[in-house]
Amino acid sequence: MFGAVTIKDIAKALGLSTSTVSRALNGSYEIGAETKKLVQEYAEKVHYRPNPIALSLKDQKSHSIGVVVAELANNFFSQAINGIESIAYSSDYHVIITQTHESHEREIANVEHLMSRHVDGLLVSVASGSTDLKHFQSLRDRGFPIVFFDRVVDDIEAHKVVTNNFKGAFDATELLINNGFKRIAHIAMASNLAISRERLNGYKAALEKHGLPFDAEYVKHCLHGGRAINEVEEAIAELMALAEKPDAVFSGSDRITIGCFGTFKKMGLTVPNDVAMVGFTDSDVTELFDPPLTVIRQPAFQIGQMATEMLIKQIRSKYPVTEFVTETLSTELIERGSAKNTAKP
Amino acid sequence: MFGAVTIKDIAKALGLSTSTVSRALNGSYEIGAETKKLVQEYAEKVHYRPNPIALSLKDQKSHSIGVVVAELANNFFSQAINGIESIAYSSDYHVIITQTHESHEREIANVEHLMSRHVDGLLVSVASGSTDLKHFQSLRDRGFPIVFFDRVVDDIEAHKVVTNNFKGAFDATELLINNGFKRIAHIAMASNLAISRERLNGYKAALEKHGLPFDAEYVKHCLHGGRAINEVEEAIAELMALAEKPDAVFSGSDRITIGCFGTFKKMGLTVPNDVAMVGFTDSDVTELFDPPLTVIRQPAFQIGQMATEMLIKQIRSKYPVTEFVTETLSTELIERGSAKNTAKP
DNA sequence: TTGAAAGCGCTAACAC
DNA sequence: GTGTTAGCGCTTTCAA
Repeated sequence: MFGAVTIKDIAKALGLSTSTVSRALNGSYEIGAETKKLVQEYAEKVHYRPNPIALSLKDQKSHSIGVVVAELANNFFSQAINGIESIAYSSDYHVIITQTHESHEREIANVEHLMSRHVDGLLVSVASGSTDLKHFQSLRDRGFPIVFFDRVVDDIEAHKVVTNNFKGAFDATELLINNGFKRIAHIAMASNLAISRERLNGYKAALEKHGLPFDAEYVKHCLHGGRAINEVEEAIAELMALAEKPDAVFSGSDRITIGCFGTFKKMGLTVPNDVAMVGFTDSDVTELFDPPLTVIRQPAFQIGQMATEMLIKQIRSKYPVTEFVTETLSTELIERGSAKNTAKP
Repeated sequence: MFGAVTIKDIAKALGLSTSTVSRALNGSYEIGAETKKLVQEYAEKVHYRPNPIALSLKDQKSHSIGVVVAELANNFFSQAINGIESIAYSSDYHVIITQTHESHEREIANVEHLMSRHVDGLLVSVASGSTDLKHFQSLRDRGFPIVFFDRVVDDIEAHKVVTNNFKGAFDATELLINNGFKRIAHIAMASNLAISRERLNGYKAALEKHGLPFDAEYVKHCLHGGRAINEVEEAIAELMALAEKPDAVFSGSDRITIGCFGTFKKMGLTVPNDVAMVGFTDSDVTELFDPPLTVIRQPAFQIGQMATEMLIKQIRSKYPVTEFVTETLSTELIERGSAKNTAKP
């Protein structure tokens, strides 16, 4: 192709057979020391690189892993992929990324496409609308390596890597409680996402632990995750119309948080004096808010790394894997300015 | 591998030779209509998919393209890659992404790695520190397909896709001028980036066109692109300490913009009443600011798409390409609230 | 210690 | 119209 040296070229140049060259290059012990040295030095000199395609064909491994996510533009996923790349790269796998855009049909098509490319394994965060999981199940049944991350499914036996959403939400809520806030609202993402439910449960648990009542009126869901600013604005309007206005808000995503900041400002409310805030975050722009946002940070990068490590281990395993683990990665509470209690120090 | 049906399996099952099956599948005209139909239906039935690895080995094409960018976590690049993926996917190429983290050494290593994977072409946005470009030049000399995007290099003959940074900055500045602002500051990214210089030139040109003096004191550079909030804070402090305070700021990046917003708030300045703002943006969070930011939007997605289209065309070209084009994509001016002139309507 | 040859999946030049 | 064969780059029995 573009100046690629093959084993054959080396063999010809050195007057050896291709098999001898191959063995020398792979350090086989049954090769004369001089021959070996000769070959290796020559290979080095001409910059020989084994053709990965030929290797793939030979041993029926493509050395690539397929990734199925909702949206590359989503910060969580782009960071997770960052982590995936970092491990894959150093393990000499390459990564084929596909996006579902939350469509079940595209999910199936993507898996099909990845399989036709003979990927050695799959890293999957299921589309939010996917209930029928036959396409994954049949692969798992045949022992095909899959690791699910972030948005996982209960019904399939496989390795999984998730965020501890429950504890993250618990921590966020408890921090607010410990800082003296009593009427804590929660503005969450769509309720059909498991991660939303887990966070809601964490929120409830913290209230309960501290003897605060749970009030359904304090919980608002944004169907579009705050993508439409009105969603958030309306949620806050409703909250602030309550007889007992909340004195703090725990937000379920960056978009919601940003919406909250905008709306508060519009209403003339300052953070944290009038309303304190803690957010669940995928990114780091919230650090630059004013006041800097106190957040629960998702370890997106690490999730990607860990999922990839588990997958590659499974791919390389000599024996079929039968024990499956679910790794739960902790969120990190980062205290900045937005959850301070300025009234009661 | 995992249930993959080969041409051989089909041949055996149907009592034909592999070549007949191959031809039938490829719709060769010199095959009996019945045989062809028989084969195609059977292939369909058993869900036959050609092995892309075998094809690659055969025709010396990997059907993959290599991408070299600074940082996946950078919004501009993740959106550009989104565009790259969208075209590559539908053209049946897959994409191998590598990151330089702005290191020249890693750039060389990545190119080397991609070449050893036999990618059919390269999509490159050069690392900010790269001055020595031998690794690209020698590939180009051998006619290897490369398309540069965003951060391009003048010295190498190749297709290129860039943003019209000059015009974007010109538009931003002119909008502020047209809205009645007279003392327009520019807070820019590191001055060693070509894109910074182009934007600065656009800014100057707009001032000149409208007969406003250029004042070097109104231009501040942030070496770290606003990554450290102090950078921006200090820049603004200096600007606001001037005898003639600026009445508007044109910001060179999202991070800088966010820093500006925070700093203004801290100083008790409101946007746009005290200072108007226009930003250069890669993302859409700025829409949710308060006030929503008026921006020059970079067509990151389209840049990725166009670069990929050009690359694939070049890869598929029967003849060596000798005419090279530089596509310049326009930015989009999106007026929202931050550049309104509340004093003079 | 080294070489010859087969085979991974597929295509294409060359038979017949 | 269909089969045979060689070959893409590499590894690995099997012989020598």
